[in-house]
Amino acid sequence: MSDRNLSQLDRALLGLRSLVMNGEFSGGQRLPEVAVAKQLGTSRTPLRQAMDRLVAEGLLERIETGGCRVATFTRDDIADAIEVRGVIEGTAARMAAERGVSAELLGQANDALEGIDRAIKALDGLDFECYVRHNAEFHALLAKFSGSTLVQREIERVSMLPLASPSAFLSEQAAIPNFVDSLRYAQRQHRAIVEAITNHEGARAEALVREHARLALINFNYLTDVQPTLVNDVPGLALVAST
Amino acid sequence: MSDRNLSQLDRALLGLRSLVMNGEFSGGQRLPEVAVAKQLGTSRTPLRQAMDRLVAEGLLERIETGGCRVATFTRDDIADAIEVRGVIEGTAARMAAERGVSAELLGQANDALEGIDRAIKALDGLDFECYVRHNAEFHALLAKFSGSTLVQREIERVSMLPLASPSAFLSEQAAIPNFVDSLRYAQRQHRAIVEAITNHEGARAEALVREHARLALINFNYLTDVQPTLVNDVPGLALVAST
DNA sequence: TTTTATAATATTGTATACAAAATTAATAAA
DNA sequence: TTTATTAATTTTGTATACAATATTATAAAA
Repeated sequence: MSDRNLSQLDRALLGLRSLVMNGEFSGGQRLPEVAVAKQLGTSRTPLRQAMDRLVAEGLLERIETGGCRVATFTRDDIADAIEVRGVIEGTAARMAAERGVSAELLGQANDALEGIDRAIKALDGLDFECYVRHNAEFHALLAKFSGSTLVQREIERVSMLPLASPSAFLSEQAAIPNFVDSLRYAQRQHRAIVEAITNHEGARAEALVREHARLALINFNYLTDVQPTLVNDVPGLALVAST
Repeated sequence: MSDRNLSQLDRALLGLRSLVMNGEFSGGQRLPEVAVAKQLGTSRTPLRQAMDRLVAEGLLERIETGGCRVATFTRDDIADAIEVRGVIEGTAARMAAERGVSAELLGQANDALEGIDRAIKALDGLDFECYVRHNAEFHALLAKFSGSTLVQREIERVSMLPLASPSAFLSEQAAIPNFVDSLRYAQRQHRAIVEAITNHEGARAEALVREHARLALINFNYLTDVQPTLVNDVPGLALVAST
């Protein structure tokens, strides 16, 4: 890890986000600035900035009397975050269909999809790292397709919420049943989305993306209902109230 | 105005946002922290926090080499912001229809709508202040109807973007033709939205809210095309690139 | 023992000092 | 004159000091 070339703010931001996501702090209690700053090896000023950002991200919440605490999420919160991500990604797809997408961008999306194909059809089962990389690439391109920097920003924002991102449940540890089947299904959806966009079928593109996002919901429900032991293997899962 | 009881951060935030929204800074140039801090009568620390927040809001943007500048918006940016607001508000309406809304909340919404009726039917033409207040109230309730704090937060967020809020173009100065007609149309939409939600008609509620948001777009286009002299009467309009 | 009041401690909000970096101005070379 | 180089100046990023506030601990009263 190249901690060099990073500003103190970036170091604090990455460090604190990682600590929080991995459940290092018992939920609900205040984060004392001096202690956390020392833990992260920086001073209060950049840590404070980092906290402000994490509050904006929704990972921390302000305490009325001062300071921050770790936010906790109900299962409904996670479901809502996934749904909202689907809605905004869906809007990106609809906009892309309505406004048109350059052949070059479409080509890049197809490249990403071919990468996913290769990952799934890898001889030794499944090339996990390759899948995750190309999947993230595809979703980033989908945001770009909208032609709107605002939409792109909003997708990035909502994808930072715990467990809302398209890759949240793609963890090597998370042994989800019929996982490869699920990835194949997702890939068919990817292709249908691109087809709809190409054909200027806005409503279809939007509906497909919303449905696609629900795959995350399925994985989330499986992890919490059936495999609650994986809390420490999926970042963010520790923040979800167990009740 | 009670500047007492406000933290330095709040003072800086409100002051800077107001300055930027009213076009006090020529677009694109850097905001020097010391100068602005002096102008706002505070120190660099809270101003810096305020700047970070305005960057998160999208009103300022970071400069790669350090510091911030005022963001500028194209007409397409504004149109996109309005559309995204409609999309998320539409999601709130759909969720409300799907999940159900308590009779108490629905009652509050009807109260707000009756307030709007009174404002429109006021004897001396139109009670502007009354309309704006109840309209904001209705839209806040719509967000609440979703039953999702995340959705509520996202609506608040996107409504802070310049000219994206439901009240952005409700300025007494902005003499839009057939204005009262437009408000009557909007009010019929309000009622239809509540009806759809009550009947659990999710798709209809969502579509209606999206269409309702387009009224803002119409007003925006009128203001920029026909009445460009009003730049100084509508907050945020100064940030839109004139080309 | 429980509750209330008071003191001690810890924590935040804010201002400011200082160094690193970037911008601007000035100077020299082409 | 224009371009490149260096010096001067500004501006930011970061650490830290200090006061105001909130929290915890302690002691006194019910």
